[in-house]
Amino acid sequence: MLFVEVAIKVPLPRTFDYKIDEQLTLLSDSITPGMRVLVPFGNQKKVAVVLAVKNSTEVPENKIKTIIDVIDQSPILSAQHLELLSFTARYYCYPLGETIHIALPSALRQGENPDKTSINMVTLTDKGAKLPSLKAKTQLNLLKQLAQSGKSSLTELKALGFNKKTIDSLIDKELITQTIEHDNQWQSVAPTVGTKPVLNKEQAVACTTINQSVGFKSFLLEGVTGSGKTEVYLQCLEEVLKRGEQALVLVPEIGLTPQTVNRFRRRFPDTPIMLWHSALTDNERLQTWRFCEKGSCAIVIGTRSSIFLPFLKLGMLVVDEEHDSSFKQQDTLRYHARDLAAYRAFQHKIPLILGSATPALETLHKAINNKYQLLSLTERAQTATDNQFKLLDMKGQPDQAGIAHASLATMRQHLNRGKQVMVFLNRRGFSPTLICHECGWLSECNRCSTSATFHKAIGQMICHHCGEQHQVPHQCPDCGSTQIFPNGKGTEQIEEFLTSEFPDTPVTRIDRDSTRRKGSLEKALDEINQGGARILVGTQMLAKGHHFADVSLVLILDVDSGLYSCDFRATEHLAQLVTQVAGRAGRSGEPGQVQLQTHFPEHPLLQDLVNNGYQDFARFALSERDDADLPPITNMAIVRAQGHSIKQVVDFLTDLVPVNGVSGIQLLGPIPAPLERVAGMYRFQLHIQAHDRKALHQYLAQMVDYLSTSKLAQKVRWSLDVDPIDMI
DNA sequence: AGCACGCCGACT
DNA sequence: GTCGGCGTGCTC
Repeated sequence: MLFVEVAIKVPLPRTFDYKIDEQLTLLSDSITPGMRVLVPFGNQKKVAVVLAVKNSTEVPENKIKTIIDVIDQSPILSAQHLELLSFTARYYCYPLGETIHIALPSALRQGENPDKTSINMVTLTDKGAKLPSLKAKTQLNLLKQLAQSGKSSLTELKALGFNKKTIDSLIDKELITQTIEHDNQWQSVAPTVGTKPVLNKEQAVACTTINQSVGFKSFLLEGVTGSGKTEVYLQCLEEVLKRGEQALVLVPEIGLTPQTVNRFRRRFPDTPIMLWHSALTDNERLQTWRFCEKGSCAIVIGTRSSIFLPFLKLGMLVVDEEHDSSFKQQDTLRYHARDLAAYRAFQHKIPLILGSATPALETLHKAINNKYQLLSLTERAQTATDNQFKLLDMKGQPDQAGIAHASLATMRQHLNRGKQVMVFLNRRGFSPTLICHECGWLSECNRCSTSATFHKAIGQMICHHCGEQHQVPHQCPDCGSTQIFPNGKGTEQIEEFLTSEFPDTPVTRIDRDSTRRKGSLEKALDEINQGGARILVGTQMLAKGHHFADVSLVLILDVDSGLYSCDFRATEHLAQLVTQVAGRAGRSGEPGQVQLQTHFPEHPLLQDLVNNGYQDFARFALSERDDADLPPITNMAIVRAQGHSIKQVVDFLTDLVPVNGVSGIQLLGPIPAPLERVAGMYRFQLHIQAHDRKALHQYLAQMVDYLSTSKLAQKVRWSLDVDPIDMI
């Protein structure tokens, strides 16, 4: 009698055993791990993935059921890939069946044939390749895009802001064609290399070191903005392609810009390069998955979830902007793609490159302890001098809309010299609250313990945590007074103020509100680079990845909120943000100026950051973490719980505290979450820390096991976050 | 998570 | 008499 152990998508921390029927015995020696089978589960049928085939089972005869059908002729998950997913499930204490479900493209989850997919690709015709002059600007842009990329999928073009109408009219003019591409048209990997710049000494050292490494090795490429990290990736990738191997390049969510992709495609024109991001259709996901698996795709540039793609012969992993928080999934399976990348590199015995101008303290800590090899790029390619930082003491400073008069004067100087100025404030909306002048009422979200943000342009109050919207009140709901005013500043208000302060200077705002429409971010960035906009106002979105050659002054308005926060990582994130924002200035030859408005100019971390740069700051901040016994010096996990009553939630967490036996574990809590109430639910958390990672995982495994039997656990919604990156 | 079973309240 | 509310328990 033969049995199989399978994983099923159910939120249970265990696997299930089934019998293989006599009639399927003929097939049974062809059943191998990684294949999908159809099984009865409760009173429903489910797709399951075979983990092991075995001769015996612990499950009593009266409980065991028989497999209905074998779906695959060959495994859809290799043994190595199953091992990656099972490691992920163990590490993040998440059910294996659910983990596999999250990793697989949806077609494969549902038991569909992996080869049954097609995809809409758009290419230039010969007529279109000549780039004829067209009246319609968007149509011409689409042709230019295709000339760059060679071919693009329909969804890729839509993501770039082109609509169906544009595509259809170009098809009518016979300038482009649409083809259905089936995934059995494998291409061989044959790299041709486009023109490439000469490396500077540091880049050359980095490339040589990486290219000469054998087996598993992690590198931290710590390179200041503009020092040419991408060029190092490209030249290392070239060696990988020459060996006929594949590579995965992980980028942050907003890093997947056409410029980045085009740069890779220009360098390796005949190499199949595919993209992976959230906007792909199910078919495109399946196709990319299969191309990777068959070795038909050489390079994938992808966001977080591309870490789960299967590869035939993976030769290198790159994580660009490795400090970026979008690599950590913040719900369900809370994995960190950068950390899983390290595991995959170890599995495949290949190099991993982590690149950043502002490495996460976790990564830096490993580099300092020689777990990762540190490679530094300190020379900026285009600028001779570094940017000049200035701390502007706001104590006693007159200001308007949160901008000091001294800052306005500096802005004027730069604008008069014909330069662009960037004003950075990490808070969107007009003002974070409305306040009643008579009774002191503050606008709050009904469902969260936070304020409702005033959005003047659309006349709405919006909670930035649960998204609830309502009309702006004309009167105070408490005392009926009409004396209600905006309290605090957001980007919308800064934009309004600067527009009136500099009436002849065009102001552009970039934040999630102004770029909600597809393609509008690209449009705004274009306008900035064409020089149309002179003053740029924005949030984080301005900080990441975009190059603004003509910006000579960066003004950072609210530095202080990052200095004193309950999240111990706040200063790290502030320093990364300041450094990244600063990197946007002065890239066209002369040094830029970065002015930080603060009430605490003497703060030691600020002083260190401004005088000695991020590299120095980070090492100082690490020593502070060491003193306070915080990550990355210690290992951490958080149990979060939410429920309708405080008692239920607190009881649930209190009950976890005495889970027995593992020494070297420190527990803190239950403590109220930083936002105690969100969307009407009360939130508390329990912090678990251990110096020894093994001890932490031993404890967590026991805890999760206990939770599956706990009655209190059924009354609340709980989740476990291993290596959390924020406390919310 | 689903889904069934089960034991109490307001309906034709 | 029965339809249906969601508390409890199980899934190889």
